[in-house]
Amino acid sequence: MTHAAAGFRHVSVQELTAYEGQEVTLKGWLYNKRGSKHLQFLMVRDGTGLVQCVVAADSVDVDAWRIAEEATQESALIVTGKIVADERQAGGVELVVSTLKLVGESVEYPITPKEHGIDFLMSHRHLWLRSRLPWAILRIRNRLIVAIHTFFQDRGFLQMDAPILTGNAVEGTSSLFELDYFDEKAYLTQSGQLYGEAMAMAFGRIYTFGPTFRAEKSKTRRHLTEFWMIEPEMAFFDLDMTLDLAEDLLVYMIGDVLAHCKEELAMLERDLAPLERVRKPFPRISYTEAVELLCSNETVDMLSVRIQALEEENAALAEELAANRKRYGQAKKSERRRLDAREIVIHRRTGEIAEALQNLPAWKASARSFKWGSDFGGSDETVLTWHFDRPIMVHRYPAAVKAFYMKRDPDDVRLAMALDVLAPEGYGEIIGGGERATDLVFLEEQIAAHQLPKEAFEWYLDLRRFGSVPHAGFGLGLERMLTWIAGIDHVRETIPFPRLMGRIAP
RNA sequence: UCCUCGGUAGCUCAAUGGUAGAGCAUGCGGCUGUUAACCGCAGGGUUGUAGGUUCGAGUCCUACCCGGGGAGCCA
Repeated sequence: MTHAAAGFRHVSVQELTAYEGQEVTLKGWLYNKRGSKHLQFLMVRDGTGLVQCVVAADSVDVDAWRIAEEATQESALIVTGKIVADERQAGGVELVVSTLKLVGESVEYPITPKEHGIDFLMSHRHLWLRSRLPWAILRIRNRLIVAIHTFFQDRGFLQMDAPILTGNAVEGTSSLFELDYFDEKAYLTQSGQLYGEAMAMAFGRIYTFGPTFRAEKSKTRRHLTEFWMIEPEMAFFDLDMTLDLAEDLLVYMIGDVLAHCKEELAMLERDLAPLERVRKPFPRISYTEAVELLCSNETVDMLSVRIQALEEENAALAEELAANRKRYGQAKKSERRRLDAREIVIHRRTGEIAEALQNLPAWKASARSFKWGSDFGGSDETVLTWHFDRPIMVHRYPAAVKAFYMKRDPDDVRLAMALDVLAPEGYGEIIGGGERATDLVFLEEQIAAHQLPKEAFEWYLDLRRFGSVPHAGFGLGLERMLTWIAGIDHVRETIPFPRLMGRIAP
């Protein structure tokens, strides 16, 4: 729906091409400005996009010209003018200004259109949200949410909200945020799954979509203390049906984003090829096969090749840097700027390489010495996915590393009917789940073996006492999924206000 | 909790133990089509904190604080 159709009194940047030749009014903020004595180019953003507004001194009144000259970054503006085609512009049009009003001034906006460090940006997250990359990422997040609801609703799933405050700790309290609930202990939820199982017995197929909290003291690019999880749960589903569903869901989500977020992905400079390769079928390998692959000579060779390539790149960059510095003395000012800019790029890349070269030998050792029966570490998952060109589905894990409610493999009782989906390009686990145990006595034994308080699980055990059926489900981490799709290197940029260990504001 | 890297101007970064600099941002001046515009000038510093070594410390040592990355744990 256009702004006009929605009853708004001004148009959005997004729909400007439809107004070519007409006079329109835009309301937004000054993103950047370039100018000369009689001409100012205002880059104006309104939340839907960016457009260049051209102000000529001789075609606006004195007040408007002064505003154009004096407006600083992020000043709020109302701009009226004619939309004209211009090939040089990203959107194909620009606005030739006839009147200009200042709504709110902006003094010394801290985020300049240059380089900033992550600490500074995170401390100014409330303003950083206005920049291009957060804009692109959070627009894709919105599209993913729409796609997820559409996918499940089209397949007859009922969306349900699981409680956020819970009384029982499902898997140990070390990873739970504890709080006082009228003199009782309560926790912020770390999964809606048990409640989802109850709802699946009532509605057949359901999914939750809500916040999840983990108090793990993790400071890595894959962790948030507050993140959003989608957890489908299906009555009368076995492991294979669940693998099919997870595969269909991922293919649908990627396809939907590719269809609707071309501009955003381009802004992120995302290589689309790995996303376009996400088609059925995904490789399905058992945990045991994954362990064999991890310990294989093939893995050692692959990592050696990677290490060597990085060392060569590092040497080449060091050489270039030395050559540039030698040239710097005689260089003209404009060339010095180029050299400065190049030095920043080299600096950043050598930092990445140093980090990788520090990690890779340890990752290689970890993979080589991996023993059947342990759970995969972050590096093991990354190394595994480097062998494939699309997401991989790993199934049938050792029961010991999975939760108490997992169904055992009837062909091998050491195994749980669990599934993990690992994203390609080293993005790691995005889905975890499996088939749930149906047998009351087995579950009671597991609760005892895990030293969990049985009273707290009586309601859950009722689901087995009254018409227990095969059922299964999984959890999809929205931020990890989005990190992969956007091709960025940290989950913190995929949620408007990330909650991380050591950072609770803004 | 452990390992590792870092903390210098508002921001991003330089600076053999020897006079703390550059780009951007800001202010002033110039330029009629700029694309992170460009050109000139100017202001801007308790080098994270506290000690120590030294004729002399941004640089070396010790402790602490803060941040990045990783391990464990996990979506």
